[in-house]
Amino acid sequence: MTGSAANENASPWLPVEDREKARDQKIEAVQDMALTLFIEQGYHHVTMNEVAERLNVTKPALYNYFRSKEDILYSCWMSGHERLQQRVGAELGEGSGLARLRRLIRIYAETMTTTYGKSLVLLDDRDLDEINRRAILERKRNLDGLFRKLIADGVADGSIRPTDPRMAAFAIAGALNWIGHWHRVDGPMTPEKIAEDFAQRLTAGLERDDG
Amino acid sequence: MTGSAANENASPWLPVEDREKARDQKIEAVQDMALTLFIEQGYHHVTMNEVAERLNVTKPALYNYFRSKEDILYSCWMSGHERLQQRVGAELGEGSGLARLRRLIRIYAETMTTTYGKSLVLLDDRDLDEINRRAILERKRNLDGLFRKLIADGVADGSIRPTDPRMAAFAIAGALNWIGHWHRVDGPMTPEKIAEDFAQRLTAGLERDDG
Amino acid sequence: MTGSAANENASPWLPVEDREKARDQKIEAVQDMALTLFIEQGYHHVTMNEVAERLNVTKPALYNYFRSKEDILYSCWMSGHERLQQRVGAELGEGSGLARLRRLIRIYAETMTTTYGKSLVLLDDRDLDEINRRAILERKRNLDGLFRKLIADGVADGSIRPTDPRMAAFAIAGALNWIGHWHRVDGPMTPEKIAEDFAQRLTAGLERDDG
Amino acid sequence: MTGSAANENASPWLPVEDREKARDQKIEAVQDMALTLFIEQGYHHVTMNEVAERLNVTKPALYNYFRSKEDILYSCWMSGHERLQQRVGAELGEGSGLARLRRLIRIYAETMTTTYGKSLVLLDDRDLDEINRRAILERKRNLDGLFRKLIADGVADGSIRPTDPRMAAFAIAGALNWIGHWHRVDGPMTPEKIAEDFAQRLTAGLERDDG
DNA sequence: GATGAATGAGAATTCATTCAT
DNA sequence: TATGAATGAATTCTCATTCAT
Repeated sequence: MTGSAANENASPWLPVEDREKARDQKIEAVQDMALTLFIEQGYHHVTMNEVAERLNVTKPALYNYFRSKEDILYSCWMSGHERLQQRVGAELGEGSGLARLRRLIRIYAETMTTTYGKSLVLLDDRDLDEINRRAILERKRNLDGLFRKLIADGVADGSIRPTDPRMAAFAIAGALNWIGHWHRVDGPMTPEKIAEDFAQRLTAGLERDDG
Repeated sequence: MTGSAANENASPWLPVEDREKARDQKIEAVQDMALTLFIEQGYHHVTMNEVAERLNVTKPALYNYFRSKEDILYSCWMSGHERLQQRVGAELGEGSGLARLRRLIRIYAETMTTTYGKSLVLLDDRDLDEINRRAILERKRNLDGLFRKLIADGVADGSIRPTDPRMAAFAIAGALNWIGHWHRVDGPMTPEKIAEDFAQRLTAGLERDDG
Repeated sequence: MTGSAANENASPWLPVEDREKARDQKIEAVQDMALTLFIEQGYHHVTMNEVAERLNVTKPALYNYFRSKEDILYSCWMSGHERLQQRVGAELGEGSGLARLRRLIRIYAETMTTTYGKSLVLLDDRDLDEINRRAILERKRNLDGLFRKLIADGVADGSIRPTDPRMAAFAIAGALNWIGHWHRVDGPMTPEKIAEDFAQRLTAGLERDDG
Repeated sequence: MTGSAANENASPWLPVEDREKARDQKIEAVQDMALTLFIEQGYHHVTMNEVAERLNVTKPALYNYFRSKEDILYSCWMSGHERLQQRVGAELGEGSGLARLRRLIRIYAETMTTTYGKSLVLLDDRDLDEINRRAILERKRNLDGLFRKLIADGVADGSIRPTDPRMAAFAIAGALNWIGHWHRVDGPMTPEKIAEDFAQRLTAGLERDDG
């Protein structure tokens, strides 16, 4: 469920294999491999050569699918964002501000345990050119805005005790983003457990006393 | 109060100045400038040349004070950690687990608004060689351990409601570390205000209901 | 008048067209397109990809008609030379050295206003391998020899005043070759006008005073 | 007399030599060597590596003196132009249009026998970026304008028979530029002889009949 | 201590060319 | 004949680092 997309080491180029795999699959394979490496080692320590070798291809082959290394980076971040947005769009649902905030936290936390989710925090937008960077910063702002809005909504509808939405959003987003740093696939808790724990934990202080 | 260390543009080499400034001051100047740039642009986008130029020196001069670029990076992180540790040692004080946790949060939050504090989160230990990296990872573990301990203490002494110290520590540390990403010197809140807000906010859900 | 060969943008591969076009026509189409691009942008700035794209084909298709990029280059030059030679053979005619020189100039000048004519000066033989290069250099020498011979003939038959044929040939050929650099299809003079002007101009100083 | 600047194979880096040579000399050495190679082999066949090796240095050393390969190219062309302009400025002098035209031809012809002079015709402005290219095209236009002006002046003052200055300038400049292609240092004529020959030859047809 | 000069080791990117289909 | 995919071989340029002075 939590898409371990990037983890298959199965390369579409494995020796004499079926070459009929769609172009899209190759694009995805490149992206997955690159992302995995970016997250493991950091963008600047990953060479195009390494990405290629791990896929049993040579470097120039990658340029059939992406214009540049930076292009891959951008693509990775955007894919991560898209996956998050999709779930948010589908699952945020209705209800009080608090209820929706909890759902957002759950979705966000779960996403943060996937490779693509981690890309949202572990990739550095300063490695992109101005245009791509701006696109990403805007999406980051929107995400932040969503947290603030749900909090403000909650305060308005009485499900959340009065608080500064900006600071509350910072605190929650920080805790969530941090998951990308400490989460390990072989850790003791499933993504769902983590999500459930954080949904409670990060809203415990926000509930009305008389809730 | 906490060092705005990295911000002085005063270079010890400024034109005709007294060249007698102590070696230590120069070391610090290099470190400050490098750190400021690392944080602004990211380690890999900062060249030794740029660090030097900003100090009105030439590149090789830097090698009188640091063995390598990586050495500067390590040094920056360590200085940040030392400053934090110093305050923790001096100010954590006595009291219930909850009380001490709140103090730690305050110290940590304030520190996160300084350039050196940010270095703890914004510098990437993967840019270091194994030895230095391990040294840092250990300190990071210790820091995490401290959070967990205070929480566990609080649970034990009844000041904190029963909770998983590991997850609680992750949530709190995440929220705190995130400050390094969003805080701007010219933002609307002083470091003290942020610290006070977070000390309350991050422990609000931990207090005993009947606290 | 002489082929505006390279200008048709009509590709033999245009969408659903009759694919029965003779192989020779395709060869010519490739050559024309390549030459046009070589002259516009310079050999090294033209990629096989670009040539192919402009013809609505893919790169490897070109290799059905030419062994290599260099092969196209060679072919272009040779075609240009052939066209020139053909006219020279057909139109140089008989008469005094001066009369024949004037005819050569006219032919050469007109040719220089065509894409293929320009190839004689604007393509660089150093981009060819030794074998092809030698073939071209020989033809260039022959061309030069022809100029010198007509001049020497003219001197011998009294139609041209005594002069150094080598230098005279250099001066005339230089002026003519330069046409390839400055001529634009949409310029103010027709090829014929240019040819007529140069035929007079370049021989004005060669006529006997008492001619 | 005319600078054989680029021909010295004396490298300022020759083994253990005097390292005191001025930076300017090194810049010039790089430029000279690069230009020599550009002219011998064509810009695209010359690698930075080759330039460096011939100077007993390594590639990156060149980047201390020029920002890029293109920068060297631009610099070469400009130096050639400057040398020409200097002589033109100093030696064109006064007199009838015809007299001045002859002097220009002499200067131009002599220049064309030097490595730097050849750079004016043998380097391709399309290898430059738009900005540098424009700078060069403007200078080329000015040069052309000078030829036309002197011819027009001559027509006006009666020293030159009525003729189209544009075409006359093309013919003369073409003959002169061609020198850059055929001239060899070990050829049978000295630069001065060539210049004298061309000064007469290229204006022979321009004199008034009754001159 | 400081510098000018140079270098070794990459790293991304390009492109003509080939090959299986 | 045409193509999609891949590759080998450059080539430019960068940068941390060193060294003679």
